[in-house]
Amino acid sequence: MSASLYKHPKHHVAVDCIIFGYEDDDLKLLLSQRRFQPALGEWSLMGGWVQDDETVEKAAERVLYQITGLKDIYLEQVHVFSNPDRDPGGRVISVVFYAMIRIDKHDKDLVKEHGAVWWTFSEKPDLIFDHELMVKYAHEKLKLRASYSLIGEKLLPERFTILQLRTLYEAIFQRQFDPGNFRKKILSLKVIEKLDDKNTTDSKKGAFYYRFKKYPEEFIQERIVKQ
Amino acid sequence: MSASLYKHPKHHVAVDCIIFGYEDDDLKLLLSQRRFQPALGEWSLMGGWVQDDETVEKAAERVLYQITGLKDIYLEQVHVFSNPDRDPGGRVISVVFYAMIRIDKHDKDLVKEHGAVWWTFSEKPDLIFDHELMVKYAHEKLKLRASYSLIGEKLLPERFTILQLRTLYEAIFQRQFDPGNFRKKILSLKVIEKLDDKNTTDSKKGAFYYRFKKYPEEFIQERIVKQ
DNA sequence: ACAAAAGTGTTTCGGCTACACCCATGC
DNA sequence: GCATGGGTGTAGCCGAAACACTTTTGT
Repeated sequence: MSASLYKHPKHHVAVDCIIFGYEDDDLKLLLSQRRFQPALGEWSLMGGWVQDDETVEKAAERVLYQITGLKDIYLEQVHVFSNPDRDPGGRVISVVFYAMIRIDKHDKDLVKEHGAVWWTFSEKPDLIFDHELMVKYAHEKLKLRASYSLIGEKLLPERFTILQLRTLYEAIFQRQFDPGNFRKKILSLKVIEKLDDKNTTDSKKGAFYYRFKKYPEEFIQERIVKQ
Repeated sequence: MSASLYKHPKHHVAVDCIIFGYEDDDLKLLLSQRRFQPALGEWSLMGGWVQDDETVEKAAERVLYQITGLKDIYLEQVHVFSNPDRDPGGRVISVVFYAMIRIDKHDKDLVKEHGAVWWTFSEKPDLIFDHELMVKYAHEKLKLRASYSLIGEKLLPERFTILQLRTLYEAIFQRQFDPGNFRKKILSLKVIEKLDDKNTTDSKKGAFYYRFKKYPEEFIQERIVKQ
């Protein structure tokens, strides 16, 4: 990198990631126990430092790759947290992202190696510093995203039933959806397609599997959930 | 500030502000000509450097105070732009905000002193670096905000007609709204109240002035515009 | 008289919601 | 037979949109 023309204060810049997953009919969060001071041993979000030659997005991708072994993860900027005292270890400006992970695809050993654990969203432990607030912001952003377009492709397995999709939405919004109305709404979007075989473990009758279309007819989706 | 425990790369962090205003029935943008290299003389957003003891919000407030003489300005984070090459002068991570200003209240001399100019939104000049993209992001965020709750309190004068409010919305969304339906929708929100006197300059019949209620009955507003 | 904005009323349409109801099957 | 989830159909409600129409007043 070329030398900077600017003479101004410089800052540590970090990324912190709220990593969402979906397993056993519940929304999950990947958290880790700090391995350095301050707050050693306490639960926190996965984070990392922004290097000289990378964007904040690249830094987040790097952190996610290190912990899950996955590339091309869905990421969205949430907010910047920059209170000078937010980290007792020094002044750190943190750019927060949320990510969506296919739990069935990630590297479980790598996660274990890092002392990270998937927590059920509603049962997660208290987090250090301002990480609680970060999670709150990320959850709001996830709800907004999920209300405007159908999410699930980044969280559910390749093949899933409409019940699974609905359960995901119920976990995200922490409320019930009418089974019939949900089905009709989702199918009207024409972004998922029915497969030939059925899942028979969750119901006696058996429910058809669906998958996300590779090239949905309508790229611009409508609103899904009224908030 | 205490010494940092961390040994990691540090970065210049800047804030850039998209400053919206409203005057002469049009949405405006406050832009300035650069007074330093690189890109000296070209049009850019108002920006500043984040100092050691301030949040990015404080930095943005400081920039806005310096140029407009106003405090307590409405600010919202838009996005972080962090491409290492985005600024030819060196690696700068920029946190973008949009602001809403009451043009009738701000310090015109101060603005002139800084070589800043209010541009009509649709006629603005090309901007340096990635500032064009920043404006695009900010405009999207403004539309989102305006579609979820009634804005105008931060842009319109104390007393305004419903025509002015509608014209503001038409400038923001770059489309027409049906006068009758707009009026009914806005009044149903119960966040503005009718005053006793009329504006007679814009119409023969005269239109009642309104103002935002100090304590609206319903703090949670409904959706206004379907996007 | 006419134009132009203010303000009110009416009708239509589509989507959301609630809920009834049949289907298939394992127990 | 009965409980359970799968899947379809329908009636009611509400808000958005389109638009007709009356009021007021300066020119």
